[in-house]
Amino acid sequence: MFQGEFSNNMDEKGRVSIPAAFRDSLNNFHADGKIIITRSHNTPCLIAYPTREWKRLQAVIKDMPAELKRHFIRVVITPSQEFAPDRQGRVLLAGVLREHAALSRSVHFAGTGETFEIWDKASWDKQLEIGLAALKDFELDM
Amino acid sequence: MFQGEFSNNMDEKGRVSIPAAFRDSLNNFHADGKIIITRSHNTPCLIAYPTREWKRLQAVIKDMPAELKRHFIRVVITPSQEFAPDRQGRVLLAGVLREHAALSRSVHFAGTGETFEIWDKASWDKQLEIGLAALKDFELDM
DNA sequence: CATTTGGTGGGGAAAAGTGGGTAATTAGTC
DNA sequence: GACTAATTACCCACTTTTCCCCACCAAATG
Repeated sequence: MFQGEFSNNMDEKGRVSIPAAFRDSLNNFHADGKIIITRSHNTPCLIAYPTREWKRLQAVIKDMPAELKRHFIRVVITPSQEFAPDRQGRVLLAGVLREHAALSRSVHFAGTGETFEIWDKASWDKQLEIGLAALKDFELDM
Repeated sequence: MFQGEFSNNMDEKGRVSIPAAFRDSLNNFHADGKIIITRSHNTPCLIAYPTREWKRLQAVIKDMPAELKRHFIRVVITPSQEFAPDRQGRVLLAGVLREHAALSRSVHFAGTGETFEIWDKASWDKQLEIGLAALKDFELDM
């Protein structure tokens, strides 16, 4: 389970620490410590999948109609990178990925349950504001 | 059941005691002692859910139409933090949450039945005044 | 008035994050 | 194919934050 928000700094070399809470989730619960990071196909952020979830995604894509499948492969499968964070818990993201999410110094990690998202802090803040505005008048009945 | 109002102070380190009355409710009545604290989506306060209620909320959100769901995930699910209060009954709230509720020193806890809210005392007072004004001319027939 | 319970402050140990240095690998060029 | 340059991986060290525990004070209880 990936839950919570964390901001870490990317250093000169392009390395960012994966929040410890997420690293723990990657190591427990039948996970193997590895993550696959790739583009979000419809959001200016990256998505990190533990191995099992990544396999699920691949299966889903595999069953898509031919053209859609091709697009997904190009956009999502191809740029994906597998990581085992180094001893300090950091990863070095490839240029393509950094650019897609427009990552600068302050990198924001957002847990979403089975996966987590990686945002540039500024983009995240903007996105969040949009969310808050959209929910402003929404009444939640429970 | 969470009822009553309590004000506690947040210390230099950002810790606040959960009122003992609420902690008791968290431990009795088939609860497991844990709370999940997150943003209120339309109010400048935080909401604390015992595990069971949190699951209910997750289920509700899961069944929402795609766009609404996405917003709720960003605003409510992602920033959520799970706590088992320490031996002194305190929790350390993440910055994101503290900011959303604009928490300063005096923190106000308000029981609302199945959950409870966490307010900055000043915001709470203001909100209460608005409530009183709105009900000023309302006659309650029973 | 004594005793318990709840809230608050602070200290110390551990963990997380960050920066930098060096070795190893890769890539590029002659 | 060998040499050089650049990139990447690995390791060490420092700083900051977080967590856990102890101790005190104040209020409530009997």
